[in-house]
Amino acid sequence: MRTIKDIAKLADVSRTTVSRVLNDSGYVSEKSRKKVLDVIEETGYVPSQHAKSLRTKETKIIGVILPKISTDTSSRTVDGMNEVFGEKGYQILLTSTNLDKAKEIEHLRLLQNRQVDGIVLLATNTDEDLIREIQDSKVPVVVIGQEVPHDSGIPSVVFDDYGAAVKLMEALIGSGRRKIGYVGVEAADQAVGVLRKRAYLDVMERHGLESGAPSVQTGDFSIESGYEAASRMFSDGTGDIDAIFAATDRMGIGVWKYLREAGISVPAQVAVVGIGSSETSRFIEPAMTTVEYEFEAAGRAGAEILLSILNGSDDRADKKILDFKLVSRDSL
Amino acid sequence: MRTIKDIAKLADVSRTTVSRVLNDSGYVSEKSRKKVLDVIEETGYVPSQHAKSLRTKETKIIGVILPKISTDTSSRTVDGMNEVFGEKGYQILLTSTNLDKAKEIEHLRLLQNRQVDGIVLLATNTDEDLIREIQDSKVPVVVIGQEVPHDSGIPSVVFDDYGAAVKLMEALIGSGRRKIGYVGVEAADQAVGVLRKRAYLDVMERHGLESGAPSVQTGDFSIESGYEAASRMFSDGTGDIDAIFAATDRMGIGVWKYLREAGISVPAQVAVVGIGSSETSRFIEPAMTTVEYEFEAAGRAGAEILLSILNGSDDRADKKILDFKLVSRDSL
DNA sequence: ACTATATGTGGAATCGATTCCCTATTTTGT
DNA sequence: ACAAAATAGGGAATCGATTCCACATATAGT
Repeated sequence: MRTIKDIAKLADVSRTTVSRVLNDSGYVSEKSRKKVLDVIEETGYVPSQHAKSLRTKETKIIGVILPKISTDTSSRTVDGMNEVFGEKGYQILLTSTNLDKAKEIEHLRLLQNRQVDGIVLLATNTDEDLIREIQDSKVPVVVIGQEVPHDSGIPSVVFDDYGAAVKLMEALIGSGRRKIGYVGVEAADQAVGVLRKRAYLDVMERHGLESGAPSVQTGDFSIESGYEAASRMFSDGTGDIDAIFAATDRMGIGVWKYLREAGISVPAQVAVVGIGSSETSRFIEPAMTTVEYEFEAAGRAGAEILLSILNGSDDRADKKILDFKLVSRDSL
Repeated sequence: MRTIKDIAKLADVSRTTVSRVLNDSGYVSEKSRKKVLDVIEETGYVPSQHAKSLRTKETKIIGVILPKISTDTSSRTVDGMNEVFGEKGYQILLTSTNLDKAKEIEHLRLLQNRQVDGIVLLATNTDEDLIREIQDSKVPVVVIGQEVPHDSGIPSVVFDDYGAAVKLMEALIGSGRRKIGYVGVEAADQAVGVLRKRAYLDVMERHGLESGAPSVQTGDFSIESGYEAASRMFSDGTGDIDAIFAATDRMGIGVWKYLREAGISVPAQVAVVGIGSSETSRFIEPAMTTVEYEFEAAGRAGAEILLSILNGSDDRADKKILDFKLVSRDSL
């Protein structure tokens, strides 16, 4: 490994001058600059990030905390972030909590010890502990995917979950559906568990429709849980339902599968809609009506907010709400 | 930020002693050790990784190079690696080439400058330049997904692409298919582009079957390209084909879509098979026969090889071949 | 021609750890 | 009781950069 010292010697200047060339700072004559650049070119020298970070306290590394890497949501969001960060010379240090809530806090600490410049958290909850940990963080944190309390001062990027769910519900009702079931997730997840369900309940109420117990079920994001939820809805034999709104596409696919197997025709007897615009939702038959979230955009937005904080632009505590798009297909 | 100096002062010992406690090295009396540990506990002190890395040349960071993050293959493989690395206190620094071949080399260099302890490369090709760059690497590199030359000394993890494709072909022929078309990818990709195709050609030849030009098409991994490829096969009006073997599930789905739209019945008139066992392949109708690769296992295997190299176990140049599983469904 | 000011360069301290080497104190063996 | 070995701990160099400060030289202003 070559060091700045070697380069200085080869170019016959001092380490200071080499550093100046490297960082475009201070005064350097054209002659010296050229000599140094030539030597660097020749030797393929690259400065040590560690030595640099030790002095400057900058690592050019962003920590990213995901619930699980191999999901559409996570990986597409990371793709988006990577685009923005990569351009600015930042790299991504990845950690996954594997859906273990406690680990979110643990990883938040771990990353700070790594002295990352900033952290992006794809959150699955907004527990008080977590919020407090974020506020105590020495490095800036941006939350993606969950609504954080207004007064927390934590910048975030969210999708308009409530709006999307309302739109979907209105579409359902607009097509004449009245007995609409709902498959959601637990309430710890503010975005998916609370907001989407509230939209469902609100719209039902606004239209004077009943949303009784058997028609409101809870799953765990998996296809299987959607299947189970649907089977529970119909198990008491009533089957008094003409549409099912699944909080996520995957659960929606589970629902669809159940209906198929139960010989219930979609959408003639029961309509199915989801949220997420997954690839599979496009190819099942009938193709599922859903809402498209552009996760890449969320990643980009989160990255941009973080960068703007790092650059000291002080329009603090941004909250960016991303748009959605209704994708009308044949399941409704 | 507290430093080792502060801790030394507070515990009333020298920096040396604190470092000894931290690293469990040299002689330290119980008394001193306890004092130091107490102070560390009290202050919540954490040593700077940069200073440490600067001296020790160890970062506990593994660089991972992916063609694209948001694909099933990549994200599941990373999930697997993360499992193993996480356990040993390593973290993952992620980079994506966005399918730009030239960037594989660039990122290989970039990661070395970051002084990562090792690199895992999800390769899409085995060009000479790339192989050379890997061999020149100062840090150990493990390649996943592509066969590297035997004498290159580069450890790798691959799936039995040839075997899987043969098995699929035999199944096709076993069910009475004779006029089998093939949708592959370009030959730069050894695993997908060459091996799977060779298996196709070999099996065809072994059975004395003809594999003429219009029935062998090339796509680019996308669903659309599968669709196009199928349409080309049938465009000359002959349609003299009773099965299509797609080198990947996604292209297979494109093929399936074309057949559907063209009113060709699957599998009665034409069978379709793919490789990859994607989620969508399970839910289309008829569900697609495919081969399941356990990408998580590949990630774990790659991580383990890399760790064993880092730990100096010198059973060098491992090559691990992972098994596959035929998933028989209704498209055949 | 003679100060000001701008430009160019290097010496040396610094960042926060690890580690070699030396000295001092205990413990052990005989 | 005394030499040898084990234990304990500190001083200072080191890793590879950045950056403050001092000094030298060139250019401009009057």
